[in-house]
Amino acid sequence: MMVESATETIRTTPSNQNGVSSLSSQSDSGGREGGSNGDTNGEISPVDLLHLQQQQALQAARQFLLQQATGLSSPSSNEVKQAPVQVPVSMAMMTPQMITPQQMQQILSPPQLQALLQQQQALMLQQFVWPGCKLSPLSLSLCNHPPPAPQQQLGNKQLAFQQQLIQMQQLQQQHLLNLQRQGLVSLTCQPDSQGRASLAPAAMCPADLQQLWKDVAGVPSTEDAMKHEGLDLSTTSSNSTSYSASKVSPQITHHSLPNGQSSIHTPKRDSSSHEEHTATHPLYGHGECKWPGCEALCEDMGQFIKHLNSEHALDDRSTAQCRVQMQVVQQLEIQLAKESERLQAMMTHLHMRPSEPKPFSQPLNLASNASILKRESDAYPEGLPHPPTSAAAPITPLRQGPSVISSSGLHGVGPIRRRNSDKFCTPIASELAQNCEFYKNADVRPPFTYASLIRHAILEAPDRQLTLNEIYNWFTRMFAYFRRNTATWKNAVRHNLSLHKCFVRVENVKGAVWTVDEVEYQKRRPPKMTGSPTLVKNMISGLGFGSLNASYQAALAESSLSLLNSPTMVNTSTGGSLNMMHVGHDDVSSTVEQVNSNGSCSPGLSPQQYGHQVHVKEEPAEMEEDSRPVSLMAKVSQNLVLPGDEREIEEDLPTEDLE
DNA sequence: TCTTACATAAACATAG
DNA sequence: GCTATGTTTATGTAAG
Repeated sequence: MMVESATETIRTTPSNQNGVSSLSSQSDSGGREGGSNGDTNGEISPVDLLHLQQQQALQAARQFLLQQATGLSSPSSNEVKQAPVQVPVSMAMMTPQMITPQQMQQILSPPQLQALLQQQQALMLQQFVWPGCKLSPLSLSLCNHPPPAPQQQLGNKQLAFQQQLIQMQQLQQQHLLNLQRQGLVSLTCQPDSQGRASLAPAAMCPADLQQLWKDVAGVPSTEDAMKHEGLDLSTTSSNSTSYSASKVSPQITHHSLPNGQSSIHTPKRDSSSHEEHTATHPLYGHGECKWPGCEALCEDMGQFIKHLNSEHALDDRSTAQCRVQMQVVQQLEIQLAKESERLQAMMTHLHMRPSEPKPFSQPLNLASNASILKRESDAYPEGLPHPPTSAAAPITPLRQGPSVISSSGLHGVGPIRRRNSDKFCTPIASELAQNCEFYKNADVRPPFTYASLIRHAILEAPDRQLTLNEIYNWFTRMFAYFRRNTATWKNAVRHNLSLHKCFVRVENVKGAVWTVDEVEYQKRRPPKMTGSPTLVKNMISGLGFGSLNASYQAALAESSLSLLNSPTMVNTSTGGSLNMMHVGHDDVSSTVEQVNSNGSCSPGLSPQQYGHQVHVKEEPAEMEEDSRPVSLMAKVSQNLVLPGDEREIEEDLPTEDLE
């Protein structure tokens, strides 16, 4: 993947960020002030939303133009203001529409992701306003939006929200660009009187972007006459997402220049030799140059390369274009973040409960994007200072969210007493997979229990068994945190191994090894649906929302896992219906492949299969599974559908008929 | 308030 | 005797 190879980073100027925040808040307030029909009945028509968003965009544009009038910033001045927060170029140049939260997490390291999202979160805190409602955030809760009673209604609303968001963004962008065209200037930030900088408040639609590029680049109009050979720009721009993806994102990474210089590029593309350019080029497609605002026709790649090197060499114009493009992309990201947060707030208000237990789940589109941000904000409650994100300070991965350890224990000064229960904890496999390097290098305690970590270590082993020393090594290898205080955590490991029945000691030829009895592990923490009326209630109310609250559904699924593993629960029919359900247990990904052919959910060999001496332990506070309520969860599970998670579900769910 | 899960500490036993 | 390993108990904390 191209973006993965991009290691360069751009620095986001603090003024830039502040400017965005400043302007965003201004634009929002201004937009809402202009809005006249905030719907207090809860029925917000798309027309109203669009209208208000347009006004908001207009207000923001006015602000922008006003600030532009105070003085234009040169590219150099923009470069001077460089901040320590670094975001990979590939990240910055990607439009939000083309990157999913998962991809974001894969591209960015947890600290980078955290820094990025903190920026967005800071912005969104100022944008926490219901679209079309001009009430202040404080009065948001008083706003009489419809109750969440009919679930189908809510589901439709959520869909409508997303559609409205897209429409609003497009309309807003068009309006803004129309204004910007009048005094066509670069989108670089402009410091205001308080030293903050202000940016163009909204992103632009592709068509407007194209026009802007032409203006900035000074592309002669004759070139316009040359194009459109079966490629109508208007039709191209009608698809904003694909257009953005193809035209906006990649160009910054390629500055293959005849003089051998490169501005910002991936090493892969850092070549002036044309031979390295294959038939595909991110800036070349459909026989024309995809450089923003260019669209020059090139018959073949060679001609295109020639054109690229001649017309888009490293000069002030190209540099300015890149810079503008950065700003454009940044604005798109900010805009998406704002709207996502707004959507999240709306869903929250509609009792979709994003503040419920927040296990990790596969994020889903807008809602999921917001949910990540939400988790981030939950980790640092309002009013509390966020932990430092500098490299020197321990950083918690983003997705830790509520499962992150208490701040008091971050430095290991004091014992970390508590972390979230496993059943609501981030799936350890995915967490570790994505934040592996983070935990290896950062002195941060993983938000998992010893038991889960031990289990993960064992299951990760090729033969699903580890000696105690190997478990030790795994801990120290995987987590920088466990490279100190060895006496403490090693004792804890031993304690857990002995205490929990799910860990089975097996006398092997090479000595004693520890294995995992997966059934016992699942039995360890049976769901307490009967004892959690809130969860049950929310579960019921959450039905039918599809991907609306992925975190919540993952929590549900997580809670159901033990039920599913219960002999009284699982049968063929239910297992089949549950194949569509995401199971977000803190599981190892390898567990998925470990479902035995005979249907056992035990990862790897069951202890009995080793044929050696097995020490059976008595689990403390042993819980019997025969009293678990199943009817409710059975119904719930049949209604839970999380797209894209079937594979994991299959892996995690026992297919064995355990009756 | 009670229960449960978890982390931590520590004592003790056993084997190499 | 030392160390690693394994077991058990006690205690405190957090959350439901």
